[in-house]
Amino acid sequence: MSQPNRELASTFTPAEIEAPLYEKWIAAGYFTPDANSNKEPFTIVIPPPNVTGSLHIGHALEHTLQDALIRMKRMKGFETLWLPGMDHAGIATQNVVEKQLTAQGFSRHDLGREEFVKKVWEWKGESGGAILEQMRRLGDSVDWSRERFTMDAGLSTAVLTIFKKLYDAGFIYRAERIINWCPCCLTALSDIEVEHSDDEGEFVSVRYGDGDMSITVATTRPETMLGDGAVAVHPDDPRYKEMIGKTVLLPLVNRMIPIIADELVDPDFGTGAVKVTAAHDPNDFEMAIRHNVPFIVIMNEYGVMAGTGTEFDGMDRFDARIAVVAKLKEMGRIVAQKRPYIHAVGHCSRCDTTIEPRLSKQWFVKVAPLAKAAGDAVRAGRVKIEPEFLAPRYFEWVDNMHDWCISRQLWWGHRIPVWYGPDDEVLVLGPNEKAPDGYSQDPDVLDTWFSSALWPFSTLGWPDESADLKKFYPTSVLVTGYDILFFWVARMMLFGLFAMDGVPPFRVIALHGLVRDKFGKKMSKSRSNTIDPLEFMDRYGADALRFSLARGANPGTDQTLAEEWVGASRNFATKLWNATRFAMMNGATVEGPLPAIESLNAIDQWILSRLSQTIAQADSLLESYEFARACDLIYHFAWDDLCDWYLELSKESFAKSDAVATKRVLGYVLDQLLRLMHPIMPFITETLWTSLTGGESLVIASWPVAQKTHLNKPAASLVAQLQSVITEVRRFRSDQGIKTSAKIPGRFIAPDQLAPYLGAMAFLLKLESGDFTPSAQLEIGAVKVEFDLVGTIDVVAERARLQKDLVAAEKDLATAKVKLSNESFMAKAPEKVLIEIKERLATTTADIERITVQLAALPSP
RNA sequence: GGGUGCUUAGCUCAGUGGUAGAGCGCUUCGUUUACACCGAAGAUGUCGGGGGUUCGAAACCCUCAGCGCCCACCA
Repeated sequence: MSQPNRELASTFTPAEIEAPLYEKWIAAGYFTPDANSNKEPFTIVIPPPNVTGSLHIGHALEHTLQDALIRMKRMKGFETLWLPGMDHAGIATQNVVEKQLTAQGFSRHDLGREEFVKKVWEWKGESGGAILEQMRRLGDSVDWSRERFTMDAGLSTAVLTIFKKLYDAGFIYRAERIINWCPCCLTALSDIEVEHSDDEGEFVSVRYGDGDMSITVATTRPETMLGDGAVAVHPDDPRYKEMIGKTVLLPLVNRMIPIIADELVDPDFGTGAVKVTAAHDPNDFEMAIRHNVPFIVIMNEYGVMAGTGTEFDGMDRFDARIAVVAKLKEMGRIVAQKRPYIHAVGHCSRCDTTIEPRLSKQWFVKVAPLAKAAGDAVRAGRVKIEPEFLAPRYFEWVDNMHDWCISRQLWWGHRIPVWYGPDDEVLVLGPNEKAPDGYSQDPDVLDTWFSSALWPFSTLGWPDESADLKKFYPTSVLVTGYDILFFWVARMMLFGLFAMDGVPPFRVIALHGLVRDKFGKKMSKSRSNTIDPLEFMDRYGADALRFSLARGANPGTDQTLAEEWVGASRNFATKLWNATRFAMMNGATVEGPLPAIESLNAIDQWILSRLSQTIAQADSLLESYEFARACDLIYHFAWDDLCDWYLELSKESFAKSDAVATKRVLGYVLDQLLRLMHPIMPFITETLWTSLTGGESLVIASWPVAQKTHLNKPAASLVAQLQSVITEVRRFRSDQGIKTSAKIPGRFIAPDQLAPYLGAMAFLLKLESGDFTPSAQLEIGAVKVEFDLVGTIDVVAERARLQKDLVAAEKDLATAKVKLSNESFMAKAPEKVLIEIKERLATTTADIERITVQLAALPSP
């Protein structure tokens, strides 16, 4: 603390302080973690930012909360580390780059795989750099020099290692399966990449066979009948019992197909008879396996009919649907048509194309055993989900997870490390292994979540036993939105537990909600209600945005955000700026020891007491991820207690005496408060704090500590008394239409203990002492205030006011009396409540008496 | 269909058993040398409906009604 009390600009301009500060922090190396330090580690994983090249409001929220925790922990003496990354393999990235290519007039197929991947890298360099800049503006304290891309050597090694490990343990297998296929993206999609919506369709009932040997099936996808291998009914369905095991004619293709019995069929749905298209429907696939029904593929990868040997070959699947129905109609085989028929249809979450179930050879992860471990880790309390009410969602998913299809027919991503020999040998390669001549690698790449799941340890150097890994794994807390619980969080759990010998990747999963617009609507581009965090930072400053986001962040709950909110936060920052400037102008200092508590006046004692309460509560709230409540608490302490009361009550001291003790106390309170706020509003607090204290940086300052010895009830109740007198007198002045600035003669008649503070009150209330004959008076508790109002007072206003108070007091009295005369209450209510009610009875009785006297004393109208 | 959450002041939300809270907005007054991005004073609620438990319910239980999110193979 060398050069305190440097000057502050008279106006607060966020833009002027924010940019230079970030440079300062980076240059000083505050954010660089040291794996060899003996401090306790605190580690946070950063989810990969989105791929569009600009900071999304959701990431701004996430980053603010994470950074607040990191900054707090650093101040508490932890060795802190983010695990940053720009990973996003997969289709989203590929799509963005492809779009650019299309705009330039060529496709990725012209380029070839290698050139295309190069293009993606170029693009990621640019967009990644842009995002990085934007995050820095937000004030995050990430050491981005540690950032690693999924595709770089370190992570490739991790991917190869885990794949082989899983394969050798029997957790990865290849199988023919019905998968979700997007005929537009030409790729397989995992279950979670498919979005279901209720769409309009047609429910057609078609008669198969003729005469006695006919059966009517109902379907929403008539075109798939070309690939039917059977008709299924429920084994106990009396309508069809006789027909089971016989065959019927499949129209259009004129093939005889068997009628089979399977429990899966719901006899009450449709006609109770289902066509079985083994290669194009997941349910049918399962039945087909049980009953040996052939898999007949009738569509190619583009969703075009192919290989049926009918006139429909070459038609798009939707055209074929219409054509098939038309033809069947012609043949008189349509028994019923229900239209529109609303039913759930799967769509590609990227391009919205209707999903086509498709028979395909894919790689899978057998998740059941892994997911069991992931669920157990939470059940056993080794990993905590905050807030707890979101845990059922996690279990719901982890306990019912389907096997995970991990192969993707993309070019951008980790190539599946499987090689096929000339005679269909299958070889899985680990790091530094080479396939023999004549082997070729699987063309598919891995699902993006496969590599993302490795984040908590691959970024630390795994599979090497690095110093980082030893020190910083498992990570302390994962802060992320609940929407990504299934995509990312659960998968990190799966792989973390597996790869790290049962040690889960994080100790706590702290979930926040989504950011919505001010009407509570989910933000989306089509609604054009998206909020651009950059614009808000331009207009109001990064601190204001951070404070707004943190203040709205109740655990696991969505928050709304609107420009007014951010504006209000900026106002708060300005308030803080001005308060600190005022304090410094009046000589607030951090030099020398804090005076002994007993030597301080009650006002100083009170603010120290409130400060310690605030620190204790805010600290524990931040430690439990209750950002909103912590912010609220700090906000009210700073604005209400410090600015509105303490500074106002201290003005008289500053004006009339040298107020040495108060200057020191004020310096102390601001110093501590700025430390407390630094995690949420790093820029302004840094500027104010360095000016006030001359310290090097809040980033490396210590965290404020609540002082138990500062807690002071008598001082608190004395100040509460002062506050109620001041408020009452102000109210009286206001009701009487006396200007705030007007000085009026007035004096207090008060108990001795208030004597030292009457001057401060008079100063605040603009009361002038002197000889006068009182023309009006107020009684507030034990304090009497006499005024000389030149001219008459507004009796009507005052009477109305007193009447109102009287009514309220009488009501309170009645409530208290009812309770006290209730025998059950007296018998069963706890002592504490009893005393409280009795006190209330006493005070309201006194109030009524006092008000009645005052009313009587008023001149009659 | 399964899971889960929400319903409190005009708006957005806190509040988990003891006299209903905050921010913004609103009304009135005010440029008193920190701050008009401000200050002072003020108004505003059958706490979604209905039952129950309790001396006492916004809070706990049941039920109904709306809204939302996630998951899901209904042909």
